[in-house]
Amino acid sequence: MATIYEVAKLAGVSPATVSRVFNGVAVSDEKVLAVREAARQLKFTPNRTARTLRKQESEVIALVIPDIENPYFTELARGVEDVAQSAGFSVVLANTDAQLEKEATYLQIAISEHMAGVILAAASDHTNLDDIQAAGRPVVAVDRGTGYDIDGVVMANRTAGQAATEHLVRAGYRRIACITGPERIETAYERAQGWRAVVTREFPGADPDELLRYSTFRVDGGRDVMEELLALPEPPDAVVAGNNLLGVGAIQVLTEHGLTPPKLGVAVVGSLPFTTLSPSAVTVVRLPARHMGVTAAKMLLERIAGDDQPARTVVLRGELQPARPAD
Amino acid sequence: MATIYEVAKLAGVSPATVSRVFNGVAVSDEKVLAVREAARQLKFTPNRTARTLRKQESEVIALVIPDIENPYFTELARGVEDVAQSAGFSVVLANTDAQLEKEATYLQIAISEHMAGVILAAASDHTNLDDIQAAGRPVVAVDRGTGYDIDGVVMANRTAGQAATEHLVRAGYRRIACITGPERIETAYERAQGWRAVVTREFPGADPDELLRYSTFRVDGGRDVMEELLALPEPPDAVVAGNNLLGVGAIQVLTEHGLTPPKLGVAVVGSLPFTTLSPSAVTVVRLPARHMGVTAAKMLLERIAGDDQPARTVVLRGELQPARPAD
DNA sequence: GTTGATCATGAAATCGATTTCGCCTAGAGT
DNA sequence: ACTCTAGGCGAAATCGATTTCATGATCAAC
Repeated sequence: MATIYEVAKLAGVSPATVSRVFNGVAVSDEKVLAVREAARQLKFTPNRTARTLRKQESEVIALVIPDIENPYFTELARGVEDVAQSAGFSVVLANTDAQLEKEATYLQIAISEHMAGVILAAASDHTNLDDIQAAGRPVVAVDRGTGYDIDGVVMANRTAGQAATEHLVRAGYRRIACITGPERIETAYERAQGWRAVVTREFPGADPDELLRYSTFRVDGGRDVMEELLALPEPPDAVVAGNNLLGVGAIQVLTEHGLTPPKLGVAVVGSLPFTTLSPSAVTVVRLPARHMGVTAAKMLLERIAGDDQPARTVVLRGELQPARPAD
Repeated sequence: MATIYEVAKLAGVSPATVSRVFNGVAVSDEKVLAVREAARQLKFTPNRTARTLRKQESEVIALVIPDIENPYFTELARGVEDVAQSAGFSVVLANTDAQLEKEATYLQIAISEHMAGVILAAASDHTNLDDIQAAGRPVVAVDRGTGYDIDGVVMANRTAGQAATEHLVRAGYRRIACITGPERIETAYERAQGWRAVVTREFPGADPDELLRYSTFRVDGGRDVMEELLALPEPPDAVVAGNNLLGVGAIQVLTEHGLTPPKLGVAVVGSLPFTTLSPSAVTVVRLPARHMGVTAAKMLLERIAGDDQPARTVVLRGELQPARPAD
């Protein structure tokens, strides 16, 4: 690749002038022309590494997520990418597999590559952001909090859990179970709390915890606990799934048992990805993942631009998409 | 962040020695100890930007894909990431939306960020790799060819199309349609060719093209053409879907028309992501996307390490997972 | 005891851009 | 006509690591 020096020589100016041309600093028209022509001839593209080293800041933002195979997070990624792209930033997608160690590695890389900022869906609430904060890099939390006082975008998880559960109650189900992610993950816990609030109110006598299962936020997790619930002496007649993949797993098991919804009622917090079920069968509280990504990216870009107002948290509400009563 | 100079001063050695300690070059034990201790105290992490500038090569590889929301590509990404990660590389995921322009942008970035190499699922067969080849960066093609003589990993697309179609024939279907992606995309075309070979052989009289539809490789594309096919005066009794998302779209439409498989036979080239259908309903030719990613990443790492044997192409075969006959 | 080889080490050059500093020139102000 | 200002421009410093080159020390071999 051509360097700024070669362009300078060909155009008969100093390297400084070439830099100025490409950075919109005042340069006489004739030199601008000469430089542009020389750059064109040599196919010059500025070396981003050198630029980053000198400016101490790159046009790359990191998006750190726990599960790249979950469509919820890829939808989020789309939102982030669209905003970033149109602001001239590129996005590095880092997949942590919900492992703190991998997460820490990627955060270190974000620092040592001088990335402009980080959007983080934390692997757990023990994520350590001291270093990246010390480095002065802005971080925006998505989907889950971090325990730090930073910008964030989260879903109204408890409300979503409530809405899903209430809809099942209205549809006439009486014994409503809940399967959700690991208890230590805020989103999992909050959605379960939403469910609990409704069932304890509606069915005061019963012990709700009998029908509550914490698992992983994955398809096989949903399968396992759904099997467990069906094996109960007195199985549930409906279930609230704490995220999209749990919902898929649960429905798979139900289908295998001949209990296709709405025979056994199912409500999912999050969308059913690529579902081939009739939309009337399953209630869904759609979470605006893409919108979350867009919002987070905009907040991050503001911080990168130097905004230093107090930390904000944006809460997005899910949207109930009820199963139509079977006809 | 602390720099190598500060560490050097604290440890009482030269910066060169600090660098050597971190790069495994011979240094006396006592200095190694002093440097490590100083680095620990100062929380020193080498600045990757400076390192990249000097070494003219970074430990980042780019994975350029046309659709990040397609689970096929995220599965591929997982494979790439696993291999890269364990070799100390990080992966930048770039989503092109199948647009040549975005693709070109990302390839330029790969060059100007000195990325070590690129794994590319090309947006089309017009992708221009001249610049990146001139820059000496290795490129491995995945899923689709590029028209350049470079390493590649592809699926046995025609074979997969055949296998899917043959299975429908064996199951007794007689009027087998095919829906696939854009004709100019190699994978779409080849899978359709596989279908065509079988139907012209098995049903010699009929005009196969009547039942062939090119569309996009997306869910809505599958929906549209499936509707078209059902609206024919003499609709098909089975359909081969050219990729996973087309399959989802087709099945959605069939479900809405009360034609849930296997009432109308469906065979999909690629897996049905997050399906809740009974596995007996739909035949799938599973494509080893993750394995493709692993293979491509290994090939790329070999090239990065300096391997310059002639270009290789690895062809991976899909695996037929037949629908069990309904019982 | 001398020679030569080996090895640890530091000084300084290097990667390619940005940016500070100061010079020079042209035009405005009096 | 003379001073002052401002803007264009180049020389050189800078970002932080790696790497070449030169030096000095150590040690084995003869």
